[in-house]
Amino acid sequence: MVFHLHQTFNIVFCEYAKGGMIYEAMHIFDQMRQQGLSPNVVNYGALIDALCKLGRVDEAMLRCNQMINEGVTPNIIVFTSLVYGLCTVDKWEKADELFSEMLNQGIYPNATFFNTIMRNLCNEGRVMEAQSLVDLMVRLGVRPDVISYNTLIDGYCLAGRMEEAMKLLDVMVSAGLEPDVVAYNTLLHGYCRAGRIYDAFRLFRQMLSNAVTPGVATYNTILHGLFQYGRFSEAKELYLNMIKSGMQLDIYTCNIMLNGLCKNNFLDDAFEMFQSLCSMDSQLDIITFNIMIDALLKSGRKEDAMGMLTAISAHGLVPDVVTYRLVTENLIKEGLLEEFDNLFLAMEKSGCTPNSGMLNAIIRRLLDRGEIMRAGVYLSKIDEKNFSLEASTTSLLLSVFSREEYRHHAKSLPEKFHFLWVLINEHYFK
DNA sequence: ATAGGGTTAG
Repeated sequence: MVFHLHQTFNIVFCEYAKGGMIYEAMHIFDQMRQQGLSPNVVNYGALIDALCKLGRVDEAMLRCNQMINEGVTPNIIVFTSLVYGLCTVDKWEKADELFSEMLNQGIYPNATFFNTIMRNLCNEGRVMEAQSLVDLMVRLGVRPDVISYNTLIDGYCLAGRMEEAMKLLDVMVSAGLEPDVVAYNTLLHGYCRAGRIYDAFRLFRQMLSNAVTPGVATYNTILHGLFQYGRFSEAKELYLNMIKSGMQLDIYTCNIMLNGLCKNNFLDDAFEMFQSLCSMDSQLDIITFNIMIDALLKSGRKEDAMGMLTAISAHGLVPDVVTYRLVTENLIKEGLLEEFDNLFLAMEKSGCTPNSGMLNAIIRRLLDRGEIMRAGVYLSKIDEKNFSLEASTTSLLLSVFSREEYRHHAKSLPEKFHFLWVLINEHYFK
C-alpha cells in the first residue's frame, strides 16, 4: 500500500517537473514528506532536470547536495541534467569539476552524457572540442552512437563547414552506424542555411536512394529554405504537394507557411490562413503569434497586432521574451515611452526576463530616438546580467557619443563600457 | 517514474 502511494506521488511529481511546474512539484515534495515518504533518486532527478532546463542551475546544485545529505546517491541521469545546466549557463569549469566528482564516485559516463556536452559545445561554435570529445569517448571505451555523430554534423553545419559535415556520413557508416533521417535533416538544414538549395535537393535524392524516408521535418526544412531565398512559387508548390501526399502537417509547417507569406508581402493571405487555423481549432504556439504580431506591426496594422496580443492568453499561451521584444520595440519607435516603461515592468512582473538580444534592441531603439538617459538604464541592465553588446549596438553607441552634445553622457556609463569612452577619445585626439 | 540529436518567430 505504501509502495503504491509512493508510485502515485512519483507519477504526479514527474508530470509537474517535466512541464517545468516547479512550485507544484515542490508542493508534492512536501506532501510526500508529510505522508512519511522520502523522495527517491527519480524524484530528485526529475526536479533537478526541471530546474536545469529553466536555467536555475544553482538551485539544482543545492538540491543535489540535499539529496546526498538525505542519503540518496545521484546517478548518471542526475549528473547529465546538471552538466547540461552548467554548460548552458556557461559554467564550464564547474561542469569539469562535476565530471571529476562523478568519476571519483565510480559513476561511469555514457554516450548520453557526452552527447549533452557536445550539444552545448556545438551551440557555441566549438565544434573542434566536440570532435575531440568523440575521440575521448572512443579512448574511454564509450561507443559514440548515431546521436553523437548527428550532434557533430550539426556542429559543422552551424560553423558553415558543410564539406566536413558531409564526410561524417561516411565516418558513421565505417563506424557501423546507419545515418538516419535526423542526420539528413541536419545536413539539409545546413545547405539551406548556406543558400545551397541545389545541394540540398541533391542530398535529398541521395537520402531517397539510401532508403531513408523523409519525414515532415525534412519537408519543413526545405520549405523554409525555399521561402528564405525568395523561391515563393516552388515553396507554394511543395506545400501543396505535402498536403496532397496526405502528410500530417505540424506546427512547424504552419509557422513556416505563415512566416513565408508574411515576408513575401502576402500578409492578407497569412491572416486568412491564421484565421482558418483558429477555426479548425489547431494547436498554435507562441511562435505563431510572434510571426503574426511582427508582420502586423511592420505593416502598420497596430490594432490587429494588439488583437493578436490579447488573443495569446485566449489560446492558453503566455507571451514570451520575443513577443515583448516586438511590442516594446514598436512602442519606442512610436515614441510611446511611458507605455514602453510600463510594459517592461509588466513583463518582469509576469516572470519573463529580458535576454541579451532584447536589451540590445531596446538600447538601439532608444538611441535612435535620442533617449540617451533611458538607454543608460538598459545598458546598466546588460552590465548587471553580464550580457555583451552586439556589434550594431556598439557602433550606434559610438556614433551617438561622438556627437558633441552627447559626449559627456559617455562618462556616466557603467564601468564595463568605459572602453567606448576610450575609443571616442582616441578618435578625437589622433 | 528522472538525462542526449533535426525543422519555425526576434
